[in-house]
Amino acid sequence: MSKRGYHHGNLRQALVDAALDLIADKGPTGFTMAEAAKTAGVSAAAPYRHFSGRDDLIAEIAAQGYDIFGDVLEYAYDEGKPSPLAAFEAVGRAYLAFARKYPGHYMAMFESGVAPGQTPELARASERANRVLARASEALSARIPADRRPPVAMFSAHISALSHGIVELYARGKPGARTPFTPEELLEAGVGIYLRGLGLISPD
Amino acid sequence: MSKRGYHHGNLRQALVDAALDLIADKGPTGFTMAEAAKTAGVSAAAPYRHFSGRDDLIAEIAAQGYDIFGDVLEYAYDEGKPSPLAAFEAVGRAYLAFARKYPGHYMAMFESGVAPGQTPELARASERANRVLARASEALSARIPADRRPPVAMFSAHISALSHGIVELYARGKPGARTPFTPEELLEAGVGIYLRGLGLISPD
DNA sequence: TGTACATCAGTGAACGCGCGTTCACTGATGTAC
DNA sequence: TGTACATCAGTGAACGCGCGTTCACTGATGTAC
Repeated sequence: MSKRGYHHGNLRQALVDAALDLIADKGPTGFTMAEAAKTAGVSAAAPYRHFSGRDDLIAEIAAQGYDIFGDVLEYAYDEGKPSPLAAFEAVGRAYLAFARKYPGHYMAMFESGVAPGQTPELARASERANRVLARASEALSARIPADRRPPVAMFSAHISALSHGIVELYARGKPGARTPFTPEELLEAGVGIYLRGLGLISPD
Repeated sequence: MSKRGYHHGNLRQALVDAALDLIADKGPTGFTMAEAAKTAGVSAAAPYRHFSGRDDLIAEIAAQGYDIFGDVLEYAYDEGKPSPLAAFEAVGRAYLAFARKYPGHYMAMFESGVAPGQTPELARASERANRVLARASEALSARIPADRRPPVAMFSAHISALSHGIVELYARGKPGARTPFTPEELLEAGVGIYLRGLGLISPD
C-alpha cells in the first residue's frame, strides 16, 4: 500500500509526525486533529482521508510506537548475548532510552488511554513488544533455582512496572520530580537490587 | 473559614466531589467545569465564586488527595511499629489501597499534569506525604549494613516507582492489563524480592 | 422583636473560541486506448 | 505520443457543540440598631 505520490506526498505519515510533536509538547490530550492538520500544512478536513477520526490517528501512533519499542528491545536483548543477565540489563536501559527518545510515542502508548485492541495493528505491535520482554525474563528466570523462581509473568511485570514508574515519576523533567538521581541510575540500581534478591547477582 | 450556609450549603466541596466522580469516570481531562457544575446542581458560572478556574479546582482536588494519602500512609506506618520492616510493608499496601479507593484523587495527583507548586496547599500536602514515605524508608534503611545501603532517597524512589508503575499498568482494570496477578500480589512479591536484595529479609 | 441595610452565593444570558466532523467541490495525477 | 476518462487527495465552507469565562443581576441570608 504505497502512501506516496498524489498531492502531498505522504500526508498520512506527515500527520503522524505532526501529532507526535504536539503530543510530546502538550500531552496526549493537548493534541487536536485541527492542529495536526495545520502543522502538516493541510486543511482541517484532509486528515479524514487517512484516518477515521482522532482515536484512529492515536492508535496508529501507538502502533508505530510499539513497533519501534519492539525493535529497540529486540536489539538490546540481542538473543540473550552475551549472557541472559547482561542482555536483561540492556533491555532495561533500552526501555528508558525509548521513553526518552520517543516521548510522543511513549505517551500515545501509555498515557493516551487508547485501548490496545483499538486496531489489529496496534494489538499485534503491542503483543510483540511484550513478547520480547517476556523472552528476556524467561531466559534469565531459568537461572533461578526452581523453588525460588517467581512466575515469569510476575518477573516481567515487576520490571515493566519499575521502569514505567521511573519514567512517569522521575523522567521527562516533571516539575515535581525531586530526586538527585537520573532515571538511568534509578533503574540500574533498582534492577540490580531486585536481581540480587532473586539470587541472580552475587551479594556484592 | 466556614464554607457552610448561604444558598447551597457547601458548594465548594460539592464541586470537588462532583469533579472527583467525573475524573474517576473519564480521566483528569474528561472532566469539565461545566459538567462539574451541572452535577452539583448549579449554574455553570457558580464554580467561579469558589475557584479561580479549572486548574485551581484540580489543584484543590490534588491537595485533598495528598492530605488523605499522607493520612493513610501515616496510619499504615504507625510510627514504625511493630517493626520497621512490617511498617514498611504496610505502607506499600496502603499505597495500593489508596489508589484503589480514591481513583479520582490519584488521577488528579499523578495524571492531571498539575504542577506541585500550583498552590501553597498543594505543595504542603504533597511534601508531607513524601515525608512519610521518606521516614519509613529511613527507618528501614538504617538496618542495612552501611556499605550496602543505598541512599535513602533512592530507596524510597524505587518503592514509589514500583508502586506507581503497578497502579498505572496493572490496577484499575485497564483493558490491556494482561497479567494473572492482582496488584497487591505484584507489589508484595516485588517489594519482598527487593528487600531481600538489600539483605533486609532472610533469603527465604 | 422588628426593621433597614449590607453582603455575597448563585443566576442566566452572553461572548468568542476551537473543536471534530460532513459535504459537495476541484484539480492534479494515473490509466486505457 | 496524444487524448478522454476515472480516480481520489486535498479544499473550503459550514454545521452544531460544549467549553471556559465574564458580567450585571437577584434574592436569600446575616447583622446592626
